[in-house]
Amino acid sequence: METERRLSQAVWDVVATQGIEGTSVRAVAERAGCTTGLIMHRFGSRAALLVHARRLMLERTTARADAIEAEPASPAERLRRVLASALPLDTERVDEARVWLGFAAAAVADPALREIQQDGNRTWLRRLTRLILATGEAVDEAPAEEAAVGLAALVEGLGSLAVLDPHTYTGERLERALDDAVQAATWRVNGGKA
Amino acid sequence: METERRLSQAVWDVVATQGIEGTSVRAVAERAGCTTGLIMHRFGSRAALLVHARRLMLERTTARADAIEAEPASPAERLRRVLASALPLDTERVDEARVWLGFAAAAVADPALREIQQDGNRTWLRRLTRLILATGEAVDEAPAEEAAVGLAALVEGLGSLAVLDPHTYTGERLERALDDAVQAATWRVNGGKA
DNA sequence: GCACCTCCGTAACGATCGTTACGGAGAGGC
DNA sequence: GCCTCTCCGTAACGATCGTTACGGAGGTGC
Repeated sequence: METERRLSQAVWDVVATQGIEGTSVRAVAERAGCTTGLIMHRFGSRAALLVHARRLMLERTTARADAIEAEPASPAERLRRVLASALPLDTERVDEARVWLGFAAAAVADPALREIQQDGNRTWLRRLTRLILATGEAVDEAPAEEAAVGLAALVEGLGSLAVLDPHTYTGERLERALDDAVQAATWRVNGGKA
Repeated sequence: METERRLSQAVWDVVATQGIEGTSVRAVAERAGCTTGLIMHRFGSRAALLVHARRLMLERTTARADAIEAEPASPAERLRRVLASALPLDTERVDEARVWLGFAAAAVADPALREIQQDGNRTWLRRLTRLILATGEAVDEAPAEEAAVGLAALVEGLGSLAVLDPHTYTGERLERALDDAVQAATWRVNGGKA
């Protein structure tokens, strides 16, 4: 169980720098300080290795969101912090966003990865919907779901763009864009507009 | 010049279905109905082939935005339509979004592709900023630029998410999310909020 | 102490990759 | 009619890929 974590960490490192294309079993083994024998023995195939690394990454981001959601804060601030936790605001999360983008692209051609992506994203949408509803007295779910779609897409896009052009998409700009969108979404959901 | 376009079209087709990983020179040749000899003769390397296909895709989306921007419409409607032109609302643009995502991920590890991506996106941001400013009397560029960042990220994220989970991210939801964001952005830039 | 079983490094297999070398087909000049 | 040059199909090279086979190391049961 510890070995699988180490191997997945190695997968993330390689994907972050070489992309999914360059993530060969040998490259991962070298990064992890072992041989392809261990990897094939534990996972059976490269595809299974990638799937496991993807799952673990999803668990990691989910745990982070859980922890932040448990912190004491106003509902609006909680929503903002959870969304900000998915933004590449430090070097660790920049690497994470790189890996995230690599796996997203790989999911286009790989059904197993796509299913993990879909599951994770739908859970993410439900979380956002719940947090949005908590910011006011609105009980109608539909507008909150629509707002969640917009916020999820915004965070997704900000992450990709920041990874590809960090000079243009600075940390302050990411936070500013997020704050504006959160404010607009909560205002709209809570009766700001029919 | 015509041959290069045909080969680039073949690249898009293969990337859309197999991802960048599966886009081998042989696969592109087979799709285009030629051999690797032609591709290597014209481009010299796989990397150059991908770069050319990426450039052509950028030109295509740019031309589409230009055409829509030239149509008669209110400034707000023009902004909305240009943004909507980047959304995967028909099967052709779904494939395009798949390719877009593939190239974005490849740009993480390929400096040449990253530079194209950055150039294209900065031009896109300038276009959005200009369109936003045209929706009102505001002359201060900074708020418009910030709004452009948010809208660009939203469209980028919607495209990725719709490609990976078209059942959840339906066309109506994409348009609804876009409309809400455009409305919020124009309202904010034009004095809706200090 | 012997058999057994798990774990993993080593080595190699076949497939596929990007790339190169070569040769033929066809057009144009003279 | 011949030379030349461009264009591109053919074939093969070396590298690298995912995967498999095998064997040794080390613990466990008896």
